[in-house]
Amino acid sequence: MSEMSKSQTKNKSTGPTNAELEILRVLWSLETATVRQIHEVLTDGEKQTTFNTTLKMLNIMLDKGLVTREDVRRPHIYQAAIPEEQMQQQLVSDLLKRAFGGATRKLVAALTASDISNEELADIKQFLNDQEEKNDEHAN
Amino acid sequence: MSEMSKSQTKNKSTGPTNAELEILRVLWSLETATVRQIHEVLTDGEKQTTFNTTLKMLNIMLDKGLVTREDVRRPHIYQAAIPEEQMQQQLVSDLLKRAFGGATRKLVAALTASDISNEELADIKQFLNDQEEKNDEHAN
DNA sequence: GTTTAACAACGAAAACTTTCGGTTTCGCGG
DNA sequence: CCGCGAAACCGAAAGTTTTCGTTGTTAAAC
Repeated sequence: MSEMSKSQTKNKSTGPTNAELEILRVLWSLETATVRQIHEVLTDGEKQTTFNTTLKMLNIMLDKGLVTREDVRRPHIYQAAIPEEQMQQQLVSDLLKRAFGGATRKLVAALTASDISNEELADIKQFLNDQEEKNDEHAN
Repeated sequence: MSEMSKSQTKNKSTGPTNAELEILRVLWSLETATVRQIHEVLTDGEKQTTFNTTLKMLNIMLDKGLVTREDVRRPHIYQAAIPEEQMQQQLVSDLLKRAFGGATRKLVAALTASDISNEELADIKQFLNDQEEKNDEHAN
């Protein structure tokens, strides 16, 4: 924690890229997977890439520390290196800064501006109530 | 007139890039600005780019339809083509899809996971209440 | 032990984003 | 008019991200 402090502001979206995030989502859902499995899930949708492309992505992500793998035997078994929630927090925090100047309320406004069901709203409010209680507990 | 170049036709979820969003934010705050003005705001911060770079970005954004400009006289005057709120909704919606699989509650969870004051929480809940009322009014 | 098919590593091309240098055009003061 | 500095355009380099072809490697089948 010494020299990077100054030019660290350049660290904007050095998070996962688009393709990387897609793969992470598969890994989060499968817990653990081979390249073949990941590739099959990806190409179930609209993705039209070769196995090698997926493999290369996993290599890159391993380099970046986004995934870990078990390579004692073949097919190597991959795993997300970062929990889903943590990455999501990072992504939201990033967007909050980049597009909203940190104004949380504006983000919520944008989130609820589109059509959102009352069911979802109630769900969210329930969640916020729980959150508030937690805050109160810690405050005491 | 709007000769949509083929570059953008295949749009997946390719919103504004990072540099583009930075410029849009300046434009939203200034309403209207010359390249010089935009560039000055940008380089007030940590950005270290030349005037020409900013100019080029504006050209690109004009091509993409992200900005409009008045070029009857010489310093051309630029304006964001899309309102701030609309773009923010698009960005949030995009993140919601890409990182959360559409689970709004999860996004709110991520948003409130970091330390957030009860004040902010209350603010957000107030927002949600208003939204709910609107939904009820427009209920079909 | 040899063959075979899947797996992995590697490099490099393609696509996209950001940056900047060289040059032309414009508006204006002299 | 003339020249000068600011503004604009162009093309291409530099930097990322994504894709894929080629080549080696391994496990397992024969």
